[in-house]
Amino acid sequence: MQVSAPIRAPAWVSTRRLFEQKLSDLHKCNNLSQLKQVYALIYKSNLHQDPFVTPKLVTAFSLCRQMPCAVKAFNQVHEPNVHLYNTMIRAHVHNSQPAQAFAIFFLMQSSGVFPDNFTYPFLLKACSGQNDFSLVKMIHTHIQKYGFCSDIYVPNALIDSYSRCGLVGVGAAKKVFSVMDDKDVVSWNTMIGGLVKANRLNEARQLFDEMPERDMVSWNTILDGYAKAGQLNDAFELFEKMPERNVVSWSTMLTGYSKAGDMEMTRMLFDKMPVKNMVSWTIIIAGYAEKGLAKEATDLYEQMEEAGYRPDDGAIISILAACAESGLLWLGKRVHQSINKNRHQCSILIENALIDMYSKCGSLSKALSIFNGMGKKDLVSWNAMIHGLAMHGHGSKALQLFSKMKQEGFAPDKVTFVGVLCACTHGGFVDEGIQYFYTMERDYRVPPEIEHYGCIIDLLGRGGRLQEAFRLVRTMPVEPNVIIWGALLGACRLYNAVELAQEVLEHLVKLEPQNAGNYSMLSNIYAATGNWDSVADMRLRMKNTGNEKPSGASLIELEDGVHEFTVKNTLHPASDKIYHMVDGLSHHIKKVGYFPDAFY
DNA sequence: CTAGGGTTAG
Repeated sequence: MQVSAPIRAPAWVSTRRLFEQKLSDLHKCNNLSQLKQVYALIYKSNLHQDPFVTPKLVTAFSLCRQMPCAVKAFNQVHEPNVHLYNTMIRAHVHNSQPAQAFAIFFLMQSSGVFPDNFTYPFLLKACSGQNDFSLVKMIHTHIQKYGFCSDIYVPNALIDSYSRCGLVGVGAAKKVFSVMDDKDVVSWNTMIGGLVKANRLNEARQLFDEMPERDMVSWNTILDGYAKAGQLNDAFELFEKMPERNVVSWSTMLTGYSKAGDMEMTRMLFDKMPVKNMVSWTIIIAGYAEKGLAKEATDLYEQMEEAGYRPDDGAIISILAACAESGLLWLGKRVHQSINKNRHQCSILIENALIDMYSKCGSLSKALSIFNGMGKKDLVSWNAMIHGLAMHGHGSKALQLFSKMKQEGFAPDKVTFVGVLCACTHGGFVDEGIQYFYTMERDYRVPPEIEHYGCIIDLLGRGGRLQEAFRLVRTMPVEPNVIIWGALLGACRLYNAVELAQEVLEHLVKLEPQNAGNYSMLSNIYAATGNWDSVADMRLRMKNTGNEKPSGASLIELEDGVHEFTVKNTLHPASDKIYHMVDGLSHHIKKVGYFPDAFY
């Protein structure tokens, strides 16, 4: 009789145990290295053809954002069944690859596998965000042909996708909704949400009142509609009537009051809410920050961290964006500190938000160091940095970065070109700007939009090429707005082009009759050319226009708070000193041959 | 034996 000696389990045994334990809930595995081990074992054990294993594997890879691995696992199956195809479509949708989701759908059809009631809700999700009515209609036709509307998930998904396709879409959604035999609470909520998105609040409310049963989501949807539309009294009335409120209801109210600029009410609700979460803290902190209320925002940020909250990606991005908007460098730095403390690495989204925050808050060197330290950059990173350099007057550096971006294989988009044209304006590169403008569509298939026309007309005008600027305004395919006419008027002022300015003023008066600034611009031109009678005429016209609209401001945060600067602002306590300095500087740069008002 | 929908911050 043989006695077996006790043996130590070899290393693979533990992996094996992990494998067996993992296989049943493999789709929930979010640890990439474990997942890859399990995948290797699946492959070795020839289990990758098992129709119950591969969908779980695909789902797990999709949750870890490893689509190449998911595709590989999928491709190893010889004859995928409908469930695996569905899983693959969903994986692509969850990873924002709608085109690939459709490709799988077409592959499935050409392989002779028929779609089922699960296929269409996934496919319809792939359409959301595309705003493509005819695509949704095409899917709807398929659904009608195969008769999958008996499964309530299918018409519910149709209502959702249709209502994301503008006005025509909402009409189609209403049709689907109205012919449904058994509507459940999700059908109602989706339809109400669709009407809210289309700004058809009265219809949404009517439906809400007709609902047989209303759970929390229905109330929150209609509440959100009122809050977004600024109908805060209606929102508040409903909020008080609700049988119960959850953290979403409270957050919706916070957003409504914060967006309306009523931070007192926002704060009152925030202090009263029984349960707070990351979202509610984010809303109020970003709200204060957007309005430049540095102390309130920073104090609450500290309180949030003291209460044990670690800001997530969404919180960080919202708060940084708010800091960028109003120049709160100090809070922006504070958020950056928490990022460094709490994370070993941060996402591209956060790094992009930091670049934007630092450059808009005046700290170009910090923005550059984030940009240069990034492991991976995306188009947004390049765009933010190009724009940042341009804004800080480094026109040629911005253009150098633009060529580098192209060398690294990034295709510029419309945002890139706004930055590039802006760089030309700040650097005074008129001919280069025109060149870039013409390559946009020809070489990069980026058709110029009104912002680009605004930039190029501003550039031509500042360069003294008024006739060309006017010709472009007359021939461009978009209707000129106040920014375009305003740029022209500014150029006329710069070169004292009286007659052109008179023409421009008439256009501006039609678009914004209340803006006295336009008259004063023409009045200045008359004054500069010694036409005092016309100056008096302009003053008279100005008197009858009423209020001047608030002018644009630059903000900078110093040790003693945020300082605001506007054109001709004499309210700042140090304005005498400031203007003295500016005059001195203008004198100096004129002496060295610079034309100070043309390019900035 | 697997799976899917509606609301709040970004």
